[in-house]
Amino acid sequence: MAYAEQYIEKLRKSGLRPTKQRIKICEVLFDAEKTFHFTIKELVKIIENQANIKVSLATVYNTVHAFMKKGYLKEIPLNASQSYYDTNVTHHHHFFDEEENKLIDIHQDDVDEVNIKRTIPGKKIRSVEVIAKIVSDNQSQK
Amino acid sequence: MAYAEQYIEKLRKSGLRPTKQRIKICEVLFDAEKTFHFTIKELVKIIENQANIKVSLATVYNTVHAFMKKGYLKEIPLNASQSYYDTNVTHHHHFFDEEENKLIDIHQDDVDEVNIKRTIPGKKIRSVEVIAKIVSDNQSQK
DNA sequence: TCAACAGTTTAGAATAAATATAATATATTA
DNA sequence: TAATATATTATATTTATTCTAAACTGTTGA
Repeated sequence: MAYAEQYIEKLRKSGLRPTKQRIKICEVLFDAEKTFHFTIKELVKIIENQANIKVSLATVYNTVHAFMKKGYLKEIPLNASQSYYDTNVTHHHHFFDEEENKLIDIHQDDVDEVNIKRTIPGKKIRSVEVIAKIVSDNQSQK
Repeated sequence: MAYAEQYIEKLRKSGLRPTKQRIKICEVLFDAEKTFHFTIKELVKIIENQANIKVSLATVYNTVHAFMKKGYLKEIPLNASQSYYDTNVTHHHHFFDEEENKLIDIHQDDVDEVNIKRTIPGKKIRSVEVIAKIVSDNQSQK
């Protein structure tokens, strides 16, 4: 199956018609060999550099949100001024480098399963995310 | 030691002079029997209702940030439109109820220690936070 | 007592992310 | 292809947060 067809399917499943702009967004997000982290602003910049088509902010926001809702993208819980998204939707965790403002994946196997002994009546856990904030370790320099 | 003196000490240690406004903020944040979660907007509203003194948004932001820097408050990593803060600075975790937009503390003892096997050269872990998102469990109704 | 000053408070302006709007353009369908 | 339903876009709006500059407070030292 050609890439374009995969994208059209992803879009349709997300309740979106496949348009030039949306397919371009798919190319950037899902073509990559590796998964990656991005902000809306970064995504728009990548598209601008790669493509000969123009995509407005609104379209990018709408498309990203539709993919999130469908589970093709994940939002990473961070207290940043802008939202960070992840094309890796498998269960995994993150380091956040506070000095370089960069996210690093932590594979699920690298974290023992997080076992929460407490429950809330009438509620179930939908997701468990671990954020480990990291900084330079100057002690290790000596 | 009277409460006011504790607050004055907290303020001085945070590099702030004890002023009427700042002491009022301390009263709201640190007088409570229990620790609690709040947004800046909520904090301002509480002060408005309780106090006969006026406190501007800027003063609240500045004071909260100074307390954060000193470790008297913690920011909770959430992708919300506004920042959530916690007066409980002990090591603990959170449920986030996505339907009611409410935070619930999870005591450290209720989570087995999160053991991250991966390391990043030259970096050390400063904090590890677990956010468990919860939703209604309709299955349990039957 | 007062002048000088360092730090505060405040209202309002500025910034920036995210969302809404409404006119125009495009895709789908029958 | 015509009719319709949905998308795209530029622009305006909203909202949290930060910045600014002027007025204020309290302390110190002559």
